[in-house]
Amino acid sequence: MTPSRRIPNINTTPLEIRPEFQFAISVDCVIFGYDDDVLKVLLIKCDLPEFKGKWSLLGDLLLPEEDLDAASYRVLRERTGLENVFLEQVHTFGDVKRHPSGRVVTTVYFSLLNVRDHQLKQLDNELHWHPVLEVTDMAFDHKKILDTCYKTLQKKVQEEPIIFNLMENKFSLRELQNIYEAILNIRLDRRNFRKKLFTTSLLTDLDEFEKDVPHRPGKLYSFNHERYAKIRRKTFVGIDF
Amino acid sequence: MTPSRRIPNINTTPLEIRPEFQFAISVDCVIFGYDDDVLKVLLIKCDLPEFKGKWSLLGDLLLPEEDLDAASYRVLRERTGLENVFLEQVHTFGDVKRHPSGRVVTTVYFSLLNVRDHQLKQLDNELHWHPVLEVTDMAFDHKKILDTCYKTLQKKVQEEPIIFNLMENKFSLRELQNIYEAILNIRLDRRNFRKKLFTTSLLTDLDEFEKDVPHRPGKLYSFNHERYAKIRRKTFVGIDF
DNA sequence: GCAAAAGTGTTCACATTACACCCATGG
DNA sequence: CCATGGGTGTAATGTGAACACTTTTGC
Repeated sequence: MTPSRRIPNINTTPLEIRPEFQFAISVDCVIFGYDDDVLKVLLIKCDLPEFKGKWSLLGDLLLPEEDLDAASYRVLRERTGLENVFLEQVHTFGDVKRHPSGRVVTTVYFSLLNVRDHQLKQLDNELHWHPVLEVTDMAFDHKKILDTCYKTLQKKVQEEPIIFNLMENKFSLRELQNIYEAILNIRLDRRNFRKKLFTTSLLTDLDEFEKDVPHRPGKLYSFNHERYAKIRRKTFVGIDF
Repeated sequence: MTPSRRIPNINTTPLEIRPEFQFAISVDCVIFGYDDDVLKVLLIKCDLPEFKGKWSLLGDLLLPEEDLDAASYRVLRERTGLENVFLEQVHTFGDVKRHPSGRVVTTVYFSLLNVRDHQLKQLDNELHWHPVLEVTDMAFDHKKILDTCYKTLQKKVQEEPIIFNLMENKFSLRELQNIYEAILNIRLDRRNFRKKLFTTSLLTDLDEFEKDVPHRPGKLYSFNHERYAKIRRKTFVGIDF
């Protein structure tokens, strides 16, 4: 019921920003990987007395002269040693009491990486890959954050070819299908899956085959990024709810 | 290349949050309305010397004891007098230099409301509805923010029945189609549109008709929220990119 | 009776689903 | 030769797109 006349405002009026209106900001990274036929998430042990022994996401405080996106890349780099990895903002969590040390608003990013690339750098005992479906309680509001990011991932793998970030450059269709099934937590028909993927014309047939498998080796493919850049839909139209 | 061993961290170690690691946080609301056959956005004149006379979003600083979502509801309430309006977080913008008064990280929400409900409260001369497609330059990074929210809106109206937030309770199919066309900025086939909407079985036929139109009056419908709550898809599956 | 929009069905192309058998390899 | 997954095609069904004429009202 406040009348809207002339409310002083950060967007309309030069305003001195006083200390009591300042907050800590963190970024948290939900880092997904695929290993052992299971979708996993990279977590770290929490030492805060309130959450002793629980697992938490990888995050850090935003630095004074650092863009928000840059902070998330920094966390990812510091923890995995990897650069040029898929990383995208998901949501910001800003409840007053979400962090016991004080008010911390956190912007959450999710990342997809190939576990094989990362293994070399995984020196820290406190860092572990956890099957996403088996993670139960976590420190802070991190379970809620993980759930949000998992849903975002499930939605997004169906809309954009981001799943290839989880895989080796060369893969068989079975591997690709396995990852979809692990992420979506459903079973897909093998023939229809292959047909569908081929009609995208985004797979390059490498004329190579799997090795050392105890059955008929599957053909290997790679994802054709150049072609996707060309043919990707600009705007999709179709009301559907 | 930083090794990942034992980096002190907001999530793992109790950490005193020092003032130099604190920032102003704002919320900005991108408030969409539909009027005069055009999708509009509610903007306010900016008085900062750097952006004299430019238009900006409605926003304010986060308060110390206020949840982030609550802040966005407060801004919406203060500016429109409306409660219980569709409001959803979109993205957080945190570049170092995005605000000339200092470091301000902003979390952006988008809102859909019925312009008719709002008109009674619109007392402030500095507040105006602008056709979304005609907004060019804005203060701060607000044009980028508006573009992001507009794209989110375009995507989301196709996935969820949020468009009804922009409309009167009773509407004709022509009005509904007009709003879709205005938002998506395309033309839709009238027969196919009607067919599609009827097959959702989410429209209640009110057995009433438009009045005072200079042509054959159309039937009026309302959106069946209860039914949608029941039949809404939990998980959609269909790889498509 | 004219202007303006409401209301209505069919056809075609394409996408999705369900479903079963033979093949190539390692052991 | 056996176990394991690789590779393949078709029929039925459902969905999206294109398209034109009659009806009802206000003026």
